[in-house]
Order: sequence, then structure tokens, then C-alpha cells
Amino acid sequence: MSILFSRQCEYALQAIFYLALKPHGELTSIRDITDKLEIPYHFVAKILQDLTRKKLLRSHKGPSGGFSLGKSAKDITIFQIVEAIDGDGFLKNCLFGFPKCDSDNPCSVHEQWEKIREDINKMLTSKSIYEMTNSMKKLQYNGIS
Amino acid sequence: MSILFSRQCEYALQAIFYLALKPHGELTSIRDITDKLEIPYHFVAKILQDLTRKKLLRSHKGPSGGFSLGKSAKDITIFQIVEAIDGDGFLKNCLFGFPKCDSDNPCSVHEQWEKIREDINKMLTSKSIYEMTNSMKKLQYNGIS
DNA sequence: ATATAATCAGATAATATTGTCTTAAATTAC
DNA sequence: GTAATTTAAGACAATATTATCTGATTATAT
Repeated sequence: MSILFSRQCEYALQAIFYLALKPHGELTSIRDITDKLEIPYHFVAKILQDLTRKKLLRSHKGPSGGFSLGKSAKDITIFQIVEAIDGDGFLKNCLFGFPKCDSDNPCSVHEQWEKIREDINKMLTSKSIYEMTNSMKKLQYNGIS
Repeated sequence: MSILFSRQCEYALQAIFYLALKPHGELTSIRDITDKLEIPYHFVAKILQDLTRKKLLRSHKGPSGGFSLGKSAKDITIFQIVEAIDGDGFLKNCLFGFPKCDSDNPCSVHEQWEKIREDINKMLTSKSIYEMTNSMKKLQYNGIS
């Protein structure tokens, strides 16, 4: 099972990082993405279309067409991608699923989880994917670039 | 959607805390649990049966039967419940779902997520549910006790 | 003993998520 | 302008998760 994010969202993030590792503006086909990342072609196609509608990607049809980032990698955070696919419920809801859990009526981990949630939020928003791919390049991340 | 845990697991945790708030050894029926927590009877019945097989609960058939904790609330951690239902994948797998992600080949949040994961692990293991229900009682948690 | 109230177990159904297939539309290259 | 290649879109299929139904089993209480 996936952890914080849906499978869809995981694929979206993987694809975005794959694109971010490519030279700026270069078009990359779905086939390229899904072959290298070993993730399902048609399913990912839908996800990329969705991200395109939401302006996080740009697409180009026809031979030598494909996808590229919708804006500079310096202006994209992981959170933007996650929010577009899964929403932000993972930063709002009770960890145990209690519908009425809040600070007046807290579950047993309410405060602890709040701190952790802030850390997660920071992790997803404080760096752009540009900054992140930089460190990935150094480490020859996953052999995909 | 649920956050870290499956719906099943959320129900398990809710039920365990509900039981932990009852006087030690008292039997509580599925009906009582699911009515108060407003969660689905038959589905939860299965989950409680599962937890019973795994010795985290004890069950008693017949009139005035029901469920009670399988051992002292002082000896139960949230992690034990989660592990029994969902396993521990959420503390092991890559946040982005990269199958080969490890310290030699890290994803872009590998280290940050590792720290957060440790905090989560601590949250789930460092206190017994007995200690946790104590603070819940003080706060009249969810009006269920 | 008998009726009752509860869990146990297995089948089934409903829903959500993930994944596939087919055809259309657009763009490029020749 | 024609063929080839790529995304777009919608229907469909498979799987996983969540939820329900029915009957059996067990134990209690009278």
C-alpha cells in the first residue's frame, strides 16, 4: 500500500521529477517516462493529462511531441503536485479518522501529529523541485538521468 | 481518504481506545462500539475478530458477552494495532513509491522523510494506550466515556 | 432445558482505485 | 498532402477495499 499519497499521486511525483531532470523545455513522451520508471502507460497518460489541465505540465501532440514542466522547476513544489492529485486532506484530517477531532476534542496523538504534520508540510513546500533535483543529480538518482 | 492508515486500521484504533476507556476487564459488545463511534457494525465485527485471533483483544460469546483488551492497556501501543492490521510498510517504503529508493539511491526527500518517519515511530511506540487514554479522559475525549 | 444474546464464519455486494483498450484529434516530417 | 507519431478522451476491465447479509455456534440467564 502507498503511504501518504495515492498511487496516482506517486506516479505524478515520479513523472514530475523525471521531467525536471531533463533539460529545460525538452519534450518527453509518455512512453519514455513510463518505460524508464516502469509504471503503467495508459494510467500515467491520464494523470499527465490531468496535470496538464491544471497547468503544472505542458503537452505537445504529434511526432517529437510530449510533455514538459508547465513552469520553471524553481516555481514548483511537491505540495503543488500532491494538492492537484490528492488534495490536502492528509494535512487536515485526524490520524485515527475521528470525525470530530480538534484541539477542543483531541484524539490521543492530536498534538504530536500536528507537529509531524508541520514537518511534512515543510518538507513538501520549503524547497522547489529544482533544488531537489540538484541533490538527486549528484547522487545519480535511480539511474534515470 | 485516510492518511497513514487504512480505514480498517482507523476503526481498529478507534475501537481499541473506546475499549481502553472502559473499566478494566469489562466486556463491550460490537453494537455498543459501533453505535457510539458511528462506524459500520459488520465490517468492524470482522476487524475485532481479526484482532482477537492476534491476541490483542479477547472475546466472549453469549448474552452479556463482548470484547475486552487482550492484555493490560499498559502493554499495548498504537504501533501493535497498526502493525497487526496494516503491517509496517508505512515505516519502510519510499514516500514517492520508488521501488529502489535507499540511502545509496535516495529520492529527493529520503533523509527528511526518514526523520519524520522516526518521529512517527516514536509517536506510535513510546506511550502505551493506557497513558494515552489518561490524557484523553482529562479532555473528555469525544464524549465517549 | 430453553430462549436469548452475543460472537464467528463465509458468501455476497457495493464502491473506489488502479489499469487497459480503442478511437479521435493534432502535429510533424517527408 | 500523406503517413507517422504523439497526446486526448471515453469506455471498459480488473483489483482492492469497504460494507452487508445470512446462518451457525457459543454461552448466559431464567
